[in-house]
Amino acid sequence: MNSQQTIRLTVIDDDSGFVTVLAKRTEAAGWQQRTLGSAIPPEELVAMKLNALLVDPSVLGEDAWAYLERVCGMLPDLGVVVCSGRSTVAQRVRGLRLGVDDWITKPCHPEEVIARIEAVSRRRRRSRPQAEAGPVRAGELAIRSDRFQAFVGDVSLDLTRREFELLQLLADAPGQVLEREAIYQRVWGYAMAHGDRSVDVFIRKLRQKLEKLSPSWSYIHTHFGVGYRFDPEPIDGVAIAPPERHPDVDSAPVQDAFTTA
Amino acid sequence: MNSQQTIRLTVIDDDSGFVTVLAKRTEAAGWQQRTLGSAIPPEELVAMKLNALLVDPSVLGEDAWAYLERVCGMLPDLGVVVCSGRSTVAQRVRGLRLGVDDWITKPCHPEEVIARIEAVSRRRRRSRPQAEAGPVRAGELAIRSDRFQAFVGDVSLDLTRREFELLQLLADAPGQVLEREAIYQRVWGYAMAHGDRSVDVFIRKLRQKLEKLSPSWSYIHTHFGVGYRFDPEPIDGVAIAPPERHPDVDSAPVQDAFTTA
DNA sequence: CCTGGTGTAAAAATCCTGTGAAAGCAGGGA
DNA sequence: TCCCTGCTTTCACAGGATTTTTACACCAGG
Repeated sequence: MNSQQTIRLTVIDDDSGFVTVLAKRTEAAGWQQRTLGSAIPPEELVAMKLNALLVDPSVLGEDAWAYLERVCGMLPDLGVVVCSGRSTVAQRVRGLRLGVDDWITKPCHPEEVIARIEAVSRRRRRSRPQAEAGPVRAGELAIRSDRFQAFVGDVSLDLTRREFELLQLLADAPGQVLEREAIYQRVWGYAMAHGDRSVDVFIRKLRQKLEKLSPSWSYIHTHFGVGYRFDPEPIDGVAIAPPERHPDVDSAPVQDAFTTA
Repeated sequence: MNSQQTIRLTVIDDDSGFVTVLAKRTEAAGWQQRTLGSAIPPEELVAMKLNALLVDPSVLGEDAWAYLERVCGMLPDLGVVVCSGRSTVAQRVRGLRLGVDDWITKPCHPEEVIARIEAVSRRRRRSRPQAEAGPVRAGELAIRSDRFQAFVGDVSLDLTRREFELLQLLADAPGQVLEREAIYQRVWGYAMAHGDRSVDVFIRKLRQKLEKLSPSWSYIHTHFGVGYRFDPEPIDGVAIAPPERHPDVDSAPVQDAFTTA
């Protein structure tokens, strides 16, 4: 598995130049980022399932300390980095003692901000190797990363490690077409050699196992010349016409329904 | 609750003024501190069972980067803080990417250094004065951390220290698949070398002892290419299936872990 | 009608785990 | 101090499981 899992970051800052530059970098790094111009209730932060929060206390107003303490208290797994304007040692110490993980002073280089957020997330993740999120659901599937396995009901698909990682990758971007090269890169960890069919082979194995336990759903769709797309959809025709006729080669309409969708 | 479990810190720096002031503060805080004027082999650091390391790269000589990388790689749980003289953004970024948790530039206030080391070491706040509400039970097993031993009925499994720690780790996360690297990291305290089979060997010993005293139960399950999962289940095939039939732990999250609101 | 992309199956190569045993270490007692 | 004992680490190998490669049929699109 990749060492740098994609990071979910929220930035609370109103310094537009700073956040713009930052957004560019985080996007390039493949992070999921969201920028807010003002504080939002800690409860909403909880719902966002973040890895990291970057915040300039100046936009928090009078209650900055209370806010930080609240957030750090409610989200012990969240990496909190403060990026302030001028600050005193006493302020920084107070912040760090409150639960803030790192405190940077502007002006600062975006690259260093990124690196510090990374460092903080790395440490957070290490201290909580356990799976935090519940099972990911898709169609009749339940993907449980804490078991390296997917289930239909409570029956395991019996996926091998690669199969599971592939499924997880696809299911993490539902509806999105992923190119073979990108898939290979992220699951295998290095660049795909020209002519390598591994992805296809594993897609087939996945489809096989998926169909065996969840025959009335279609999960993985092929995009000719591009790659694959994960999108659970019930196979229409099963629900409507249970008495299955002999499925001749002429079953084009059914197929057409989703290949063009 | 800010008072933290006493921190074991080692300082590698030859700036006598700095380390003296620092030592005074850490002592006042009740930390166990040791100061070194020059680098020591990473292996010795392993044996010291530290929480945190503060290091000035200038005393590391030419191999500073390699040294830092080595230390961070071997001790992923160690909080590493660099306190350097003048430094560039590029250097700091490089260090942070290598695995360093924080990078401070001198001159700096000792109080801030302390606060940052604290922040970096802040981790498992697993205050467990609760005594775990008695022995942990699993299948026919009773795991008593007060005795460093597991029992079937009142017969001891005669586990050695490592065996017990391994069993306890597994049993603390029932139903969850733990990767070898994670297991090694948590039981042995440092990173697993590539190709190390210690975990497998100890799993075998555990299985042997478990089977000898509780032959009709299966406790440790292998996940090929991943690691092991602790999940006590009666072996069906035994004459009359024991009434116990739902060892499903997954519907409810692990209780003791981290759901501390 | 061609050409390249994809589905499928099976062989070949690789990797992973269980296992037994030897070698290395540390601590206690003579 | 030396030896004994029990624990831990390392090694080597066999049997399986998994992954990769190869081959061929088939389909989409120009």
